[in-house]
Amino acid sequence: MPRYIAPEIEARWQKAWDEAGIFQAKRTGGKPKYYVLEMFPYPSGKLHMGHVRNYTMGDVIARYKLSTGHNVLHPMGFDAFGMPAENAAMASGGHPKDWTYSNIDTMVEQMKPLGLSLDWSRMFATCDPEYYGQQQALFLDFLEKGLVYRKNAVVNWDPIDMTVLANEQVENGRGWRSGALVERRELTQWFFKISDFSEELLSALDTLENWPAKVRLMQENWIGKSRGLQFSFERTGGGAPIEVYTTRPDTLMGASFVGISPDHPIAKALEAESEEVAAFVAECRKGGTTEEAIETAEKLGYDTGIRVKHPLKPDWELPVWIANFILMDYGTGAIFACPAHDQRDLDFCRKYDLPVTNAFFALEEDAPVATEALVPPKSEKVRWVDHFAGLTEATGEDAINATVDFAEKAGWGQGVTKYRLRDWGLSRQRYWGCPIPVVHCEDCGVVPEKKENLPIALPYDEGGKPIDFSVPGNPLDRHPTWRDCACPSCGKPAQRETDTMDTFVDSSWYFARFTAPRAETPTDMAEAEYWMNVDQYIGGIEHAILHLLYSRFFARAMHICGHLPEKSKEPFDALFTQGMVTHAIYKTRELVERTDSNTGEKSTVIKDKFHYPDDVVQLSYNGIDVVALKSTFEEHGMSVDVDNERRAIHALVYQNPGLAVEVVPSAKMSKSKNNVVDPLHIISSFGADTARWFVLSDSPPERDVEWTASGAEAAHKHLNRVWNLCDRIGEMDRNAEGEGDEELLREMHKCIRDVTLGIDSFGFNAAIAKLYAFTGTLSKSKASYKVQRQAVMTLAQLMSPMTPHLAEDIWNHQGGEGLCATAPWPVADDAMLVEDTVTLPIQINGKRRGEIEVAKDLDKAEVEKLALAHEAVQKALNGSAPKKVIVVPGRIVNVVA
RNA sequence: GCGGACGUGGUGGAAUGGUAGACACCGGAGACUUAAAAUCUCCUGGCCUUAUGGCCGUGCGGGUUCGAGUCCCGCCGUCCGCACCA
Repeated sequence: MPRYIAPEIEARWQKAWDEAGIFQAKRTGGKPKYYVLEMFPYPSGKLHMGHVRNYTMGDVIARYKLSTGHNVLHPMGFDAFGMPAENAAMASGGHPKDWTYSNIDTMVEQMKPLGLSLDWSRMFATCDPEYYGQQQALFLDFLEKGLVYRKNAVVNWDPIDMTVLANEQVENGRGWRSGALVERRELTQWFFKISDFSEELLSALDTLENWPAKVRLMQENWIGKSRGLQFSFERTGGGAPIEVYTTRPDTLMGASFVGISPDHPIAKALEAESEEVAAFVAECRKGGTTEEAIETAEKLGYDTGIRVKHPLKPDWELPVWIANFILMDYGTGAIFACPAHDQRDLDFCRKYDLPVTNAFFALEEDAPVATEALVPPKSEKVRWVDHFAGLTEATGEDAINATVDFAEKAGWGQGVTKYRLRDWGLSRQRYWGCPIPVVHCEDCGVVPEKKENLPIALPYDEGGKPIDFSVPGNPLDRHPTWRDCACPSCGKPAQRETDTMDTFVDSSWYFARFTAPRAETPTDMAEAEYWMNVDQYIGGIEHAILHLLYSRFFARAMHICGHLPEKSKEPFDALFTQGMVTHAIYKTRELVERTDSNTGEKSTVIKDKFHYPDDVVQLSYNGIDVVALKSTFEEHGMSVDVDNERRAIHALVYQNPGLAVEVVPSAKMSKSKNNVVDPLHIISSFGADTARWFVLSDSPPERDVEWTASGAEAAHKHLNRVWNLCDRIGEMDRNAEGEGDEELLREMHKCIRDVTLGIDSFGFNAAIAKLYAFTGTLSKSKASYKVQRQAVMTLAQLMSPMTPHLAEDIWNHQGGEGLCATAPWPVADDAMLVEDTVTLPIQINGKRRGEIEVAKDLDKAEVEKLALAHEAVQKALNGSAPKKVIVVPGRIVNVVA
């Protein structure tokens, strides 16, 4: 009997699929199309289990759709620009381009053995000039339509590396690489006008029925729509009024001061006049704009000396303060503070000794606010103190509406809607990104590059010399010749923009490019019309906001510029966010001697020591689990392979807790924790099918799955059993009569139904459970050869989306026609799903007490009669009549005694 | 602080309001074997019971229902997202 040797059969079938070209997306007539896409990877050069799970899920869908008669588009590419390539160049020399392309080669080599049904002919990387050149064309189109603009913006500036940092690159107020204190700096930057689409991006979320509710909610919160009142404070000493925005206009009678952002025009004017203000504003700008920096920052204020009049009581004067917690790019950059009903305003007022006045009280309470602001839910009724709109008792919500109406009628304010979503700053002072295709001309200003000059390619070297990435700053900026060019407008010598685009730009339209990856324009409308939208998009929840929101914006912008059809304004019809692959962490503790770098003092500290899964062994006897180090066996001259010696170590470790290994289950795989499982290792020892089967089998796809060695082995054993089963059936007597043909066929049709339903609904783990069960049924069956052969071939087909190589091999072994991968998906025969008889559980008062076997279509009255005659029911009723009998046909009988 | 999700055996998890624990891991017993590995068979939520059977059981407390893991309300816990957003 031949053995199941996965690497052998896997290579064979991959070659067969490749030669048949069955995964190349074609627009053949008469078939519906299906576009399945997994979020493309960053080419780190190392495939990990998370990739395997992500791509396997997409592959299950793609292969299933292929066999249900679709033209399938299932492409793959690389999100290849970005900092890691430059960091690698800085750390160990070399060139980002070489590093990236070599990693791409490596990753393709690592992905191919997985047997994914990808159309490799469409592959591209975002760092290909053919791709980013088209991205530059898009940028120019956007510019023409007013979807991109330049403005000054406050950014995180790393003074050592001399670059802008993304918020997530700032750690504790310091640059993540240089360790320098990050400054807030104002720079001229390019922005996409995503905020123009705030309302549309928000309201269209309702149409995304096949997106996880969680993602839609996260986007909704991110866009952050709010309704409030905008109005002005007149200054007592003249000058432009100060415009403020508030969502709680109803608290105006509790106003204490007017606050403006350090970046507000008034603050800037003062800054120019006064050194004291300049110093204060500089202090405010120190420290990052990150969450962490903000949270720990103390409230700072500066009294400008300016006074304004309360809009309702002209003799009530309020001071104007500059406050560090007010953001320039939200609302108007100025607020009125109501400390009684806002905690940060209260903190500020207590610090600077400003008045605190309640605008309202809780219904049963009249103590004025002391150290905690009174902020009841907006739906709760409160009691107002002398409210100008005539309110006595009302909810916050009603009060806000009444106040807005009042202000609008009186003419001093206006109800407005604001969004938290800000425009998307795309400029990066980096080398390894898509150059922004504009030219700075002394005479003409900022001029878009001509499309025929695209791509504006990155220079590989500096006039024959390698670019030095170890020098801080942007290599493009200091390149001797690259910047020089002719002004596209007047032809005079001019200089190129040296900023490159945020890498999120690259991934905001790649899905559209896949429909025509070699087109001379960003897209080919006929192809886009056919293949778009992405029917199923699969990726990590970490992209719930930025990538997906940016892509939704890009799709709209591309539609406006004629690069995508109307229907693609929402480019992803269905989204699935898959969980991570985790692995237990094994750790012990050890004492480590440490020398303080400042004082030179020595001390002993306890440190975690992490062990590789291969270095530990789980021992479990009589329900007591113990994890021991293999080295413990060696130290005692014992062997892991001998049962008695395993027991001995089990007892030893149990009695000496110091020898025990602590297990932290379900932790994210991480190099530093020594708990990474390398897919390549699994594939070479067990085969890709085992890895694919396992990552789908144990947990629902949206949840994390924990990789366990025993689980992986079990998956492999199962595939082995299926292989042996196929072999056994192949050796059966062709004419043998059997028993239970009909039962086996019924089970087979049930399995077809359940697995199909499972795949359709992303219930891969449940589908696999059904396949396990059916394999068990088949292996015990004594049915005829003909029926067993049909059953095993159907089993192969049902498994083929998950374990395509094994399925193909079984198909071939049983003499199946053509390739299993392209054979039509089996269809469950309804007639075979209907059971003649059915077992009905009988409940008495909702508790199961027995069961009866009845004909499937027996009418209710008959079923009731049979149920009442049941022994347990008779006993429970004890002669009296039942209060009620519920018969759910085909389901259950419940007798209320 | 705001918003959301989740909570089922030793473990991962099944279950259109209708027999809770499918399927798998771990564990136990047995077969085969000189022995081990591999493979195969059976058992495996808890308690009581020889068996039959009975009682309890889906984080906790209430509610709706003939019937609740599932729906509603209130707690507790875990995880995630957002956050000086006026």
